[in-house]
Amino acid sequence: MTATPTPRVTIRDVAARAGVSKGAVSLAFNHKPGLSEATRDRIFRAARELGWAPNLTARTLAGSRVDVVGLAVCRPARMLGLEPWYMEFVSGVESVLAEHSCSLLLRLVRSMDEELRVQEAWWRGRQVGGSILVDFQAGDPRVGLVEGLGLPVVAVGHPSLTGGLPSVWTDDATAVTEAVRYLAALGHRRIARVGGAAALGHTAIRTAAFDEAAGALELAGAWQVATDFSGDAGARATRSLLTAAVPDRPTAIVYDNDIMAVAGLSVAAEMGLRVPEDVSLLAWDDSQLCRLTHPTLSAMSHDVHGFGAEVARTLFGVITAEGTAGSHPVPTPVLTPRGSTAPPKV
Amino acid sequence: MTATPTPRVTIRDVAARAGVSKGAVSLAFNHKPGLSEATRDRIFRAARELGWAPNLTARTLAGSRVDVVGLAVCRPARMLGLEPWYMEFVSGVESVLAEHSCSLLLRLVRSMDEELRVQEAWWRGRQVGGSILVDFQAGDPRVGLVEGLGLPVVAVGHPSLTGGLPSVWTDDATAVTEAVRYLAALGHRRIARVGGAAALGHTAIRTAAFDEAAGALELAGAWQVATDFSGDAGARATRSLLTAAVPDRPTAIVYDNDIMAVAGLSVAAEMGLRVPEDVSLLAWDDSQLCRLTHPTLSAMSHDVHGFGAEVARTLFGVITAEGTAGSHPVPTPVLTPRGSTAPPKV
DNA sequence: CGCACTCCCTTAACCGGTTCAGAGAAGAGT
DNA sequence: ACTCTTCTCTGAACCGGTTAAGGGAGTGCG
Repeated sequence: MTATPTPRVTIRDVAARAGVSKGAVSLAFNHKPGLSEATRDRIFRAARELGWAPNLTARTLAGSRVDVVGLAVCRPARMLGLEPWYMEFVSGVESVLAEHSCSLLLRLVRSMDEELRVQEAWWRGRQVGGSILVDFQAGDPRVGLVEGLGLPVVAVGHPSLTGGLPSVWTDDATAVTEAVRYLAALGHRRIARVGGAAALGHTAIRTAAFDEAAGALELAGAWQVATDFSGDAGARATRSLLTAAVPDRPTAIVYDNDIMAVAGLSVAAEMGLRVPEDVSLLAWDDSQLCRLTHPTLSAMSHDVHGFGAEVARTLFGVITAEGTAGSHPVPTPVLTPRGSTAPPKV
Repeated sequence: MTATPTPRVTIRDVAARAGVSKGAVSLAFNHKPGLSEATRDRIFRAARELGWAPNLTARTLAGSRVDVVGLAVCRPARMLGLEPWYMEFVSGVESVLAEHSCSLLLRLVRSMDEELRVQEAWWRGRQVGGSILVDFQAGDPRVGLVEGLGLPVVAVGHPSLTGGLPSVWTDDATAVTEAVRYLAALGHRRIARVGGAAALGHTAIRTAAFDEAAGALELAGAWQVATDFSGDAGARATRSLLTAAVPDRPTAIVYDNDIMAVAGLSVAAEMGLRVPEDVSLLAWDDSQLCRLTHPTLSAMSHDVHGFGAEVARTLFGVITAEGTAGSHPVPTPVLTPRGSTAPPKV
């Protein structure tokens, strides 16, 4: 197995073999008019025989489309590994990108500032043809940057956060309301919510919706606590909620992701409380994890993979149609009852 | 906030403003000799004032280094989301890439064939400067491809699988042996292992090591079952292991990842078996998940993030030093006892 | 004074494509 | 027979950098 020194075959070789000019090969490979069928065939045959494919770098430099989509993620590494959401989202994005033989440029950043720098460098350097923006905050500085740059993006987040950018979102407010109503319908009057990072826009939306729903239902008790999405934080929050004496203790807890719900389940067990008899637990996202616990976790369930795919499709729309932005929601998470929710026994 | 039409500033503009030629700017930005300090300063000042940074695409085309590293992952999407290993590995890789302002090109592929095509296209199209190869199988076809192409890579896997490619690996055989010895030392004589995908090389290594360790210790019973790494598969495997009548039922089970161990824990609960009294469970990888269950999961623990970082560092070594390949292992996973392992009561 | 040697910097070719003005050839219309 | 189109295809400029070869100024030395 000797290492061949990589015989780079270029458009020039293909042109020579097909007996045409470089330009003709380019036209053929971009499916542009102006070539006879016969010539087209000869060119493709020559390319196939030589095993040639257009060099994306050169193609990009020459000013045509860029076949790369950027995604900068700003969360601590430790947390990411545990968040099934991201990988599933990425796989959904990928599934659509692959159809367009497009790749995903992934970058983990440590701060909003770094993300701003990365996005700008990517775009000005023609490293990406567009970007997916996630984890919006109120007054997000990316909105201004992106508009100034003219960078095609699709924002993942509610329009109230993404300020005019084309966006795709899940209706978290409605979902939270449904979650609270469901628990109330089971008979719960003291409900708590273990939320995600307070700085994140969608957390704020859920928080507001929870308050409103609790008010509308005139619940006897409604607590909310912000965390960083990590299992540890979820465990701490649960512990502090459940140590209260009975009249002040919630009988149901809604979590902002699966990991924290799993952690909550374990805290309940550790404290000798039965789930769902003593306390009901409701997870969010509904990854496979929810079916691996005992009892299984009821969850607000949605198709994260499909969500990623939809975001990617929308981005292609933005990139090609230039401005025919199609902001739209994806289906609202639906309640999937399992073993961790039941009427309160207390 | 009107959208500026993106004022692309090029090396030519910088050169003009600094009163030098394009070449001079290039020399300065690549820290090459042949320029006076004064000129260098002027150039950098001009670049800063214009907000210019070299265009990576052009730089790549011109034949210099490529600041992108490729990673193609071949596992079903659903599973990926749940495997904390990947995201943590990626974040480790990223942490090193970022230091070199290098990006990660990620691609989920559906088959080995597709991966071969992707890697070849990436390399020939100068899309990547090198690649990270994971999930090796016996007789892996990537070895031949990569050697033929001359693509700089670092393989994640034991040298027996990665055929001469520079590689970084964890000593799974030793770790499995330690796991079995630990359980045996606790008094377990009937031990099972719920392994990962049989096609994967490292699974085979662990399987062989388990057999050997079991033989050496003359265990009364040693079972192994292959799965696809998913929680569901882990649950099924556990269920079938634990339904056996007592003399044929294992008193300890080792899992190939965390997810399956979590699933196993839940199956034990569902079957009315106490952990660790009736059956001990040992997880693998030791993500945060292991501390979120009740009881907490004992695990073979290693630093996946650090592993990723080391792989990235090695890849840079391969790319720059051209052939000074440094195949080496990373620290062997160590046993971290928690609440799911104890002497058998049966 | 002339020559060799440095040191800085410029020039121009090149990387591998895309794009567009325009050249030839073939067919249509008159 | 001649002009006008239409259809194919070519040639050359260009994208934004890198790099090797070379030119001019300044210095050391015989």
